Amino acid sequence: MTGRGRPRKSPDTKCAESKTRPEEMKRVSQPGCPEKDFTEERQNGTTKEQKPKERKKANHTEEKPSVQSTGKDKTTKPFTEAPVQGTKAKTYTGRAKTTEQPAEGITKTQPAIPKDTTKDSLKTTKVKTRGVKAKSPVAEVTTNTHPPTPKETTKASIKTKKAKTCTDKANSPEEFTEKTTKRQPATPKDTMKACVPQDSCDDKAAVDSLLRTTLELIKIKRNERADAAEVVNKIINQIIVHLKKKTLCFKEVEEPLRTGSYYENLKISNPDEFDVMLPIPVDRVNIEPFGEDGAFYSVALKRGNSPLKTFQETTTLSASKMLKEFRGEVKKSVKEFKEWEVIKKKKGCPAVTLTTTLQSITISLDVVLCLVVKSSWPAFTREGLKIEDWLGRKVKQEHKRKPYYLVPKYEGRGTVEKDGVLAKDIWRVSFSHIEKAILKNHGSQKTCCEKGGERCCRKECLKLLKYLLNLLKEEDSSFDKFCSYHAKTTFLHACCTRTKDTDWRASSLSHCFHLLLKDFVARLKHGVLHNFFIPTQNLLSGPARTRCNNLARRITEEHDKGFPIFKRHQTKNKLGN
DNA sequence: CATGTTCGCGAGTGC
DNA sequence: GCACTCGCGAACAT
Repeated sequence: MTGRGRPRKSPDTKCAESKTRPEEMKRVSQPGCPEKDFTEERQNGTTKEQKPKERKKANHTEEKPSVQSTGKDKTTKPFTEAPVQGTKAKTYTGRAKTTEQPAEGITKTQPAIPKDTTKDSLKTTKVKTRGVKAKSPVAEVTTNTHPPTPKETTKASIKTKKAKTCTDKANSPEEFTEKTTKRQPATPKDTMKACVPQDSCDDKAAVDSLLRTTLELIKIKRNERADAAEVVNKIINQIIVHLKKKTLCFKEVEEPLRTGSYYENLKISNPDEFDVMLPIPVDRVNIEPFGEDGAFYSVALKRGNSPLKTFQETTTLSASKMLKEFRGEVKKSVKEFKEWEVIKKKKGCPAVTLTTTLQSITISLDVVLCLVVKSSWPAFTREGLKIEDWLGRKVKQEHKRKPYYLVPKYEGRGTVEKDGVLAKDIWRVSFSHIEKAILKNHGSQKTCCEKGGERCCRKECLKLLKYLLNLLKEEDSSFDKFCSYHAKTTFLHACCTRTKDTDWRASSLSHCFHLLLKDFVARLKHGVLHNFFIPTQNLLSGPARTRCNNLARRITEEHDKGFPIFKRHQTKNKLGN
């Protein structure tokens, strides 16, 4: 049977992924920090298509046949059903979604946000019957709103509900929650100052309540998830079928690795970002570090006749050429799917981003070309992934036996040359599959969060941190260099510091979140956040120190005042829709 | 808090 | 080697 459980069993081979990482991470090194690491892995999905089962719609749902006219601004392409992918494509009888969806205002804009999750599976669509969605129109209206993304500046105005901001936090001794201060060895030392909301005794309860209602707010709605998964899986399937049947260079593509927050169950607010890595196997490669942080490499194919030889220039495999060809094939494969638009290429970005609009929400799908390397990880990873104390030595070994991935990504100007190699032709290592595996199996005890085990609040803490970061980014564009990968990396290090499941009791949410924020703030103040897998790479070498300090200050402020930003957005959400 | 749904995903099976 | 089915867990929903 499936064993879900202890996964810690065999390594899976698939996996690969490439998500985009933080935007630019630069290098710096300082191995000093204590960090922990974790890895994740992803697996591939099977492609299968499902047959149309019909999704029934619930009560009155009217079906709308394919078209959804709701177009929204963005791409408006109606979703006509495009031809399904060849084979089995299911025909998918229409899913009638409930149409309505007023446009609610918020279309999520999320320009700068780094992507995170997004992945989807290609299975094709089974038609899902998502009966649910149809709920009564009325209800729908309200529910649909996508709350979360607040776009605008929220700043002030909003009526905060009673906000009890205690202004004087004055005395809060250290953290309120202090009780358990767990050990945090390596943790950065600086802490937020007063930690925690202040004083009033009830504050703690109030904060706890606020955090929980916030979590409710940012959770992905089941029907939205179903709708998004359906369109995303369909297009991914289409792309893979095309690559396998119509191309030479990419026909060996393996199962897609669905990575990123959506597939890690960490996506917040809307199911609008999917990351899928398409792994191309390479037999043997020689990799040479490009730069000093150990994250980027030039890649050379060894003997053999791989179809990828076409992209090999003198001695190295040209990432830019290969990506260009890949992009062209992706474009061809989605040509018939008028509802999807291929976004213009962004410099140094390894993804071909496709977007579509579903019920006024823009869904973006990052399709990332990657090479799967089934040999030992680069030497720069030696000091990384320090999960022994958290997940165990054995788990670590299993992860390190899995392949690693290389994605066509560079930083800065593509024309910079080092040792005869242009920056645009280098590759960055990716361990998204390990990140995913770790997040899915994040307990020190095998039973953490499982049926017989105790629930922890690790994921909740990370979701809150991501949400807080998103909100702060929305109100201050100078924070656009910070992304969810910074939050995730900080979280992984935190897990390696506070290793026990009892350090993350579900009932201690506010305290655990407090400690996580403290960690994040300390790293921002130091300007050092090591890549979890490659400690020599500093993910904060990009953003200027001032910005790091400003963000640290804003976070501390929110924390000390009891997260007024969360309150504002809750209120807004309530009225808004 | 228990029960029900659906997606994601691994594993098993048949061809 | 596939393509497909089956069953379970996570997370949402009632």
